[in-house]
Amino acid sequence: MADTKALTTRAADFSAWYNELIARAELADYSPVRGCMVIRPNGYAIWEQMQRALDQMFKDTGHQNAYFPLFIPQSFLAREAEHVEGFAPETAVVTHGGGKELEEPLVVRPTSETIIYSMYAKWIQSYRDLPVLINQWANVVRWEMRTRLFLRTTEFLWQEGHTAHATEAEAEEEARRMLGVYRTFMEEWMAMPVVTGRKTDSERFAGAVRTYSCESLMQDNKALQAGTSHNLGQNFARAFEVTFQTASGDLDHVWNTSWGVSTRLVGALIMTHGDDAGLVTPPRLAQYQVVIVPIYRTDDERATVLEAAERVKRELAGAGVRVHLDARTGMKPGAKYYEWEGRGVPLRLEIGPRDVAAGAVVLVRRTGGKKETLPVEGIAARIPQEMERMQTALLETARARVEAATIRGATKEQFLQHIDGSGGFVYAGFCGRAECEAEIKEQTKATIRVLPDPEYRSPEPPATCMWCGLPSVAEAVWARAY
RNA sequence: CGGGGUGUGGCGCAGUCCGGUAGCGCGCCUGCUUUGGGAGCAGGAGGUCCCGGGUUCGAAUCCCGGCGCCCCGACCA
Repeated sequence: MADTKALTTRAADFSAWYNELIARAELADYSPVRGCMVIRPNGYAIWEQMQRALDQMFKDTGHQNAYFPLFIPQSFLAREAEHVEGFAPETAVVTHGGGKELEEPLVVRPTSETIIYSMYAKWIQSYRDLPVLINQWANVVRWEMRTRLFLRTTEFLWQEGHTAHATEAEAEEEARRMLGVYRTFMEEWMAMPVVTGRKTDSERFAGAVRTYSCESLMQDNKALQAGTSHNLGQNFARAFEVTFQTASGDLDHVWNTSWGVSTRLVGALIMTHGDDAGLVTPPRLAQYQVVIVPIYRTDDERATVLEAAERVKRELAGAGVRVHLDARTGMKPGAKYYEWEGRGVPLRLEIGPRDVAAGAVVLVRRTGGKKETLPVEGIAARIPQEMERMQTALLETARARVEAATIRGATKEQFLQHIDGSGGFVYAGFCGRAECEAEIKEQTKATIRVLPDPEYRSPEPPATCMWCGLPSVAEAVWARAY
C-alpha cells in the first residue's frame, strides 16, 4: 500500500484483492485474538443494514426476537448424536469461573439448538402453544482451523431462527419459507443471485433431517454458502423431550426448524460486486447512498458551495436518502473520490462554483459511465430513481456473470474441464451415492452445492450420473466452494 | 497439525550474508501555498529492531530455544 495506491487486481490475486479491499474500505481489521476480527464502523454499518432488512422480514413472517445464553452446558450438545459429532471438535469450552473449576464445563455456543430446545421443553405443553417462532441475533464461536475476514472467523455474528411446529408439514413449510426469505433478501437487497435447493446428506447440518441452502457464486467462480434453513424433524425434540398434547389428546414431539445467515454475507457482498477500485455497495444496503463532494478555491467559493451542498443534502435526506456531505478541508476532491469509491458509495454528487452558478450538480455512479450534470431542481426525485436503477443493474450484471460461469448437462470430461479451468457451477446428473460424491470431492475438490429447486433445474433432467454413469436420481450443482 | 513464508516507528519495507549503536516511502502533527480525479514546500513527533538466553569490547545483524502472524492443505456459516 505504500508504493502503490491501487488495490491488487482481482485478476492478479483475488484473495489479496479481497483482503486489501477490506483494509482500504476499513470494513474490518485483524484483532489480537487469533481468528477473531474486529468489525469496523464501515463494515458494521453494512451488517446493520442487513440486520434491519432481515429483521423486518422475519417479523413480517410472524417471528419474534429473543435471547438465549452464550454458554451451553457441555452435556447438552451430547444429547443429539449427530449434532455433537458435528460440533464438538470445534467448540471452545469454559472450564473455570470465578477462580474455581466448574462442576460441568460450559461450551461457548457454536449454534443454539440445544439450549433453545431445552427451554422449549418447558414452554410447550399443548398444540395451542404452537407454533413457536423465535429468532435470535447473536454471536457464536466455532474453532476453525483457518480463518478469513468475514468468511470464516472464530467468532461471528449471525441470526438463528428456531421454530417448533405441531406437524411435519408445517415444519417443512417453515423451512422452505425462510429459505425463500433469504433468497428474496439476497436478490432484492444484496443484488446477489443465488441457487436454492437441498443439501446432500454429507453436507447436511449436524442433526437435521434436511438442509436447504442458498448458494451464490463469487467473482473468482468459487461458490459460497450464503444461508441455510434446516428441517430438524423431531431429532432435537426427542433429545430434549419437547412434547405437546395434540387436539386428540395424544402426546407427540414437536417438529423443529432452524435457519441462519451470518456476517459472512458481508464477505459475499464484497466478492459479488467489488471491483478493482474497491467495494461496490448496492444502494439498498449502503451506509451512505450518496456522498456530496464540494469543490472550491477561495473561502468565498467555499461558503457558497457549502451552502448549496447543504441545501441538496437536506433535500435528499428529506426524501429518505442516506446522504453524507464530505466537507473535510485540506483534502483535494480527487482524494475524496478515491476514498468514497473504495468504500463503495453508490452515487457521488460534485458541487463546484460552476454548478452553483448553473443550479446544477454533477452525478457520478460508482459502477461507471460518464459524469452527468443534473439540475438541482428535482434532485430529490431523480436520485432515488438512479438508486433503483443501480440496484437492478447490479443484480442483472451479477446474474449474467454467474450464468456465464455455469454449464449444464455436463459430461465427466466437461465437468473436469470446467472445474479445473475457469471454474463455476456445473449442473449435471447425480446417482445419489455418497461414495461417488466423496470420490469427486477427493479428486477435484468440487462438492455438490445443492440439489437445485425446480425453478433452477435444466429443462431436460439428466439421465445418468455425470461421474459414474449410473442412473441419475437428481440433478446436482457442483462447484469448488469457500 | 503438515508444508512454505515472515516478524524492524501507525502501515509497507530496506538494513541481516560481511557485527560498529537504525533508515526509506506512506501516514500523522504545525505553518504557508493549494483544491473540477490520489497537492507542494518547510519544520516536527514517533522505534523494547517479536521474546528469552548465549557469543563478543560491541548484536537488528552471529548461535540456541521459544512465540506470534500470514499463505497453501485436512475442517467449516
